[in-house]
Amino acid sequence: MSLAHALLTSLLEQPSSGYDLARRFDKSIGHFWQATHQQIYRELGRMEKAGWILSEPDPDAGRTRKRTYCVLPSGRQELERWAAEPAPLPELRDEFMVRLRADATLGPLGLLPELRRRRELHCEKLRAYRAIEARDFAPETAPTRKRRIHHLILKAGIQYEENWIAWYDEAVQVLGES
Amino acid sequence: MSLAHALLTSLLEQPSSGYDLARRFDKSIGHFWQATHQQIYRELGRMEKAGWILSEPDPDAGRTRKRTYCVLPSGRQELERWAAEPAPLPELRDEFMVRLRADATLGPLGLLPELRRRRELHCEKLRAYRAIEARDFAPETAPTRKRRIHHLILKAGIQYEENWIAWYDEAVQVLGES
DNA sequence: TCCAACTATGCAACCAGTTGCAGCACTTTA
DNA sequence: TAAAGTGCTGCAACTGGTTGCATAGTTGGA
Repeated sequence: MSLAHALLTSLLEQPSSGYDLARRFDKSIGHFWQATHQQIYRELGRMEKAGWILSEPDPDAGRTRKRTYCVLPSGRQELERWAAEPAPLPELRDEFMVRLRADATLGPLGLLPELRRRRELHCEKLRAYRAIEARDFAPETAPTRKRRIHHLILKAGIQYEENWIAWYDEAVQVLGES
Repeated sequence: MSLAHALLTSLLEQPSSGYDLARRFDKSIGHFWQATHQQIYRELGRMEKAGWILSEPDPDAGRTRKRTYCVLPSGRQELERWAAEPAPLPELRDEFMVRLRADATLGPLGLLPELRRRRELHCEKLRAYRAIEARDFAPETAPTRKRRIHHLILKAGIQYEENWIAWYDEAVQVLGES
């Protein structure tokens, strides 16, 4: 049930509507935890039923159905409880490795272009992360604890992408030789 | 539908029963694509219905229900078709980053021990990969194309773990300071 | 000889996440 | 002012993966 807790965290940072959450998720937390708007609405419903959050019609929303959610004390408590629990490592799960292995078994299937494409996709993500880093974590700004942690999280993404880029470079070589 | 294709690859390497596949999956391909025995049996059923594989009672099985599956030409074709398709990059999805962010928002929640635990888990995986590497890819053995690719896949795992270990080292520092 | 552990397969229920679609209000533009 | 676009919410159906349980033969030890 990480989605609920990701939403709690996001809502603590700033009360928002489901729609806004869906868009904010595309950045920040969303780099490590994705969700569609469907999932988010459904989960917000459950969380309100559980008494973790409270919603009211958005004051700026006119006659639209927009609702703003904010975290109740019991939601905060729940997040605290959950955050201290041990969590399993994420599983490494990559379709492309299956394809590579199929290529090893069946003989050359022409995966080189796909290899290059994937390398480029990682480069793009890296560029995006780097842009965020440059914008939000300039070296001259005073690093609070919160900022240091946010930066740390971002760096996980950066290193992850760099790591894959290096691996794809080697992969291009290996597949290119044969 | 990667599971089906992972199974096809595995069965091409060696015809086996569902049970054997489940165990072989814990090694090799399973480092990048996990599946429980339930999933495997269900999928084998579908694949046989689709005409990709054929099963017969295992000759060495006595009165047990053990069945051995092997890949039919149409299965091989399907694998070839599928392997050449472009695949999406795997999404980075890590609960723990959500917890870290909750810690940043709520204030210190004592995540340091968990950080160290996770680092150790990555070390263990790394050791396991390294052991496989030492056993299966000794530098003196002649590298065929197939072996080179298998080694490449393994190295993806190795680098991945090393990368996370380095990141957790930094994380311990950042969280330790405050 | 009986029990426990292991090999081997499978059903049923469940949960999280995905996809397709639809409804309604407001905004822009032709 | 009608049409198209976008903000915002939501239902329904589906898929892939997980969990718990059941069954049945085989093997090895007390």
